[in-house]
Amino acid sequence: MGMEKALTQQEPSLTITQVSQITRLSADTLRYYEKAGLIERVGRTTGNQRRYASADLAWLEFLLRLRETGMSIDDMKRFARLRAAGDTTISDRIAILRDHSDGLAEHIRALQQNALALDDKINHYEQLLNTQQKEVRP
Amino acid sequence: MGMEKALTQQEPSLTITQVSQITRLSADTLRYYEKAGLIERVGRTTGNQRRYASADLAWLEFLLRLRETGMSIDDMKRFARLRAAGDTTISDRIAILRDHSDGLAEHIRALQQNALALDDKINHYEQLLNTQQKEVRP
DNA sequence: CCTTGACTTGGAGTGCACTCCAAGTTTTAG
DNA sequence: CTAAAACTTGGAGTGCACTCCAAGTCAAGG
Repeated sequence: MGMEKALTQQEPSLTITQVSQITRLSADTLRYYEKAGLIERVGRTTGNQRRYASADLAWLEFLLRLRETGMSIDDMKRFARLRAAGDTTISDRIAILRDHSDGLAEHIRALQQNALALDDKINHYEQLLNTQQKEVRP
Repeated sequence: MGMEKALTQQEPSLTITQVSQITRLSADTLRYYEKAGLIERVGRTTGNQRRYASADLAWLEFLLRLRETGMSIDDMKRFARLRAAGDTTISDRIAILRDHSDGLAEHIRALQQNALALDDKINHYEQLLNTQQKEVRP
């Protein structure tokens, strides 16, 4: 039962500025990502201007997630290379994502710890402030 | 009832290498932090070598928490300046910490969101992998 | 057709947070 | 006292992830 490609071949085709607005990545960053190999070369008009398809956008959004969770450009490159290499790399990709996910979980735990300690510090300062006020106006 | 200062005036006095080992900050970074004004000038031996007191260490550990939760050096500087300016700046310091804490909570929420999405992606890949294996060995 | 704004490229420049270096001085173990 | 290890300084260098630039080409509205 191979799925047919689509009913409408009308691909969205967004300009770099539009994609920039959607993803909050600057147009410069979008070009940089492409040059760096994070994105496969996106389609062009006859005049060589970029036109992004919805698949490009979805991939960008996934990259953004990786970036926001602290993955380096280099690691994203590795992942992108595997993706470009096709279906035989899926288990490698899973391995990378699992690894990243584990690190992320650990990172979140550490942040929560630090958040608690910070709030303690704030409480401590608040007590100090209280004491001060009593001393000034006894 | 003012507490007396201490019974033993024997301050710990750690070398830069010892503090480096304890804090996991390189000796270079410790000097950099001092130059940058994150740490007040620490005590020196007659020969001008740094000797850190336990108060210095406690402050460093607090800075580390700020750093690990994503505070910039510049913001840490601001905080350090307030601290150095004395007790009248406590409410300002509270304001900074509250702000930072709020941002941190938000950041943690975003990371958790992303972690969920990542795990979805992993599951998706695992299903793909399953499908592949069935196709190869039907 | 023409103008205005959007887009192209390669490459240089930026900001942050360190990190390294050279040349000299101090501390410490024996 | 001596040799080796640890420390000092000012300043230069690094790596990352963009960000900006110049000079030119292309697209879309009137």
